[in-house]
Amino acid sequence: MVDVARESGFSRTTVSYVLNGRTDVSIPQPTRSEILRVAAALGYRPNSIARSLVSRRTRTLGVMVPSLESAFEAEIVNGIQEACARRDYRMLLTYYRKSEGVGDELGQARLLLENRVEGLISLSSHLGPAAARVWLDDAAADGVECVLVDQCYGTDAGRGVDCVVSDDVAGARVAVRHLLELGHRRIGHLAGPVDATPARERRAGYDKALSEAGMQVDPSLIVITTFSGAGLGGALTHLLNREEPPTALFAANDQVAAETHLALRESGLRIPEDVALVSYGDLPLARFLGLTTMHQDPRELGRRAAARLFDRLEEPGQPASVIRVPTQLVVRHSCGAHRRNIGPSQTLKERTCGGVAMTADSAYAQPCILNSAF
Amino acid sequence: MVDVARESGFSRTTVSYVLNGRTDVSIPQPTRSEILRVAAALGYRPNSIARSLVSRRTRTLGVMVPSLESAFEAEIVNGIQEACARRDYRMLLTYYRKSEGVGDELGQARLLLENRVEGLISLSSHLGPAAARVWLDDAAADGVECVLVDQCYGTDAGRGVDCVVSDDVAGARVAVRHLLELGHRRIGHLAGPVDATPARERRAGYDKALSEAGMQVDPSLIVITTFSGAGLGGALTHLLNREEPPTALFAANDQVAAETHLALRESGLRIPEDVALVSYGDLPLARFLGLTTMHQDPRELGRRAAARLFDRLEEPGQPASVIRVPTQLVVRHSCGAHRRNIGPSQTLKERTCGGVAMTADSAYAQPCILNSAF
DNA sequence: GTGAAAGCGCTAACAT
DNA sequence: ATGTTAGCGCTTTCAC
Repeated sequence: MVDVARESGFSRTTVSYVLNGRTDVSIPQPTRSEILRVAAALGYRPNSIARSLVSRRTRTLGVMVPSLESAFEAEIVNGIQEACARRDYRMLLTYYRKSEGVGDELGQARLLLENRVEGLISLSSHLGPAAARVWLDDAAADGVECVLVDQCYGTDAGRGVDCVVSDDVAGARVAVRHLLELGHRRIGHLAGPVDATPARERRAGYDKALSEAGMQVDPSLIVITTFSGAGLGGALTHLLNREEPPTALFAANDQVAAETHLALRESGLRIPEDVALVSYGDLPLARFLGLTTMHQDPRELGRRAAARLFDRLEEPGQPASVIRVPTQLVVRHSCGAHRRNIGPSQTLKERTCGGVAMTADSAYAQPCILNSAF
Repeated sequence: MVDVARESGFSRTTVSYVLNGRTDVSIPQPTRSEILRVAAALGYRPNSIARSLVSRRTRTLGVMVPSLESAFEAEIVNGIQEACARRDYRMLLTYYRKSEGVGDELGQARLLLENRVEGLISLSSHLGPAAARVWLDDAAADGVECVLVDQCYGTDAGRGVDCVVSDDVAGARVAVRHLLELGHRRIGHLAGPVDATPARERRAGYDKALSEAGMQVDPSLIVITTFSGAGLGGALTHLLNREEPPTALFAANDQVAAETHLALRESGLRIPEDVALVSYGDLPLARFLGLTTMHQDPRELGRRAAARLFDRLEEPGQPASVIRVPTQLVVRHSCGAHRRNIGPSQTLKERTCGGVAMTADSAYAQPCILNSAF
């Protein structure tokens, strides 16, 4: 910048004003354009490091993620970046290994804090509120606001934190009710890890739907698995080899459902004829596999998280909130709704799913969509 | 830091030395531990902004990506981050919209350069070498090294650039040869966009395999589509309604294959009985759909790109290189190899695919893997 | 071994 | 309207 000042004959102050396009100081047009001309000629590029040092603002958000495991996390990150770009903010992305426990999460948070990010977003931690507490305190000490995505610890566990999640209890309830309406009475649940709040909430939604139907929850119909669905096979076989096997399964997410799909196909069981399947997420693969699933909007989760952070930056000290993004039932093939409801007088264009009238262009890919708010 | 100096009674210099754990200056142990104690007590956190300003090193790599469309891009980013973390580097991730053309790519590059990244990685641009040139020159002017991933413009188009790609010509050749060995003679190609070098190289591999088999390439068997496979339906119908329709299809990537899978299922055609299908990528969904596909290692692409950048940082001025990561054929269900080759005397555990002996545990998910180097 | 002083590139009071 | 000056928090010669 000093070069531009020397070359143009103006002081660094004036150059700084012009280059920052500030309107609160009035600079005559000739001065302005001359400075811009010289800057361009010299190929001047502002140094945002120096700028940040003095302005104490980095225009950067820190994002911690346990690797981009699936399209779900990737889409959340897309959403965050989208929101950042709109505000001319940068995104510093770091990974923590879940396997390395709380320590690594803390380490990554410190790294981001050292880089003076203005806000912190943590994705899918699943380590529990105590784990977050460790670094949330660090962030708070530095005056850095935080938002948790895809994990929810309420607003009153110690000092509250903003959380952005899918409305999992409601969503799971809709999913299971859909199976109930299709006539299923023995519905198995392939539940996610108990330390993950989305998994616990989906489980709660499952319980709720059954209770509302006046049914008891049978614990032996519930299998705990990971969100990746790895190594699911054994438990699944066991479940389906019961004397009275479930006629339908509610999977904690699409990956689990996809693994189930594979395992069932290999054991010769047909979906939905032998066992109906409903899952949660609506990743791209759900469409290809014809999975009936609860549609989530991970990109929106990311956008909301970033938006919440920007809100806080502008107006600090707001009470913690939990933002629940609604989900929608997307009816495809795996739940058997099409099969069951196509009466002799119905064409492919007119049928019902789960008792609600729907239209669809194709029996397989074009879904019937129901809002979880229904 | 000045607080720590005052509190501990030592000068800022000494504190700086201790806090940076420098071994080239000898500091007595008592001094050292006292300073560390005070720093911890004060909750001191180094300001890497200030550090970067003076050291002129940010320990940050910039990554430009056209949004995390699929697991492919996400995994590349994972690989980059992995390499960065190992070297204690940060990753600044920005997105450019392909739709906005060269300008946006340049804008993002400038943004990263202003943030003084030490190296630049661009993913899947597909805008061609001229587009890259625009910002490559900017980066070069700032002394910032660049690596292109999933795009390849050779080493001699102007000043060369490092590229890291899958060995697409070889991979596509293996894929198509596999179909040829299964007896197919009319093999359609669902080719990717012509401006994408991976698409062009896969097309070249397709041509090569056919030529080697002494066959002519029939242009009417080739359909140009996008990598997302969106809106593929019409062209596909047209292709399969030919008088002599292809008996097999080679898709430019898994997404295209997945869309094809869906479209064929809806039109009542069976895979692989009516038409065999081989694709490219081996995204997670390939396993769930039983797609025979060329396995790529996107995470390795990311790691290699970062490694190349670090190499250059340590030893500048190396000539540009093209790193081609090999791919492997993964035989699953969609090519029909299992169906064709299971003779009456063969068990599920012993069969051949494409003439090469293989073992597999399951007819569907457990693949036979062939190296493209074969 | 430790400290004093200079300066990285920029912004923002405060003067003129 | 433009220039002068003082830092932002840190590293790093160079003396002591």
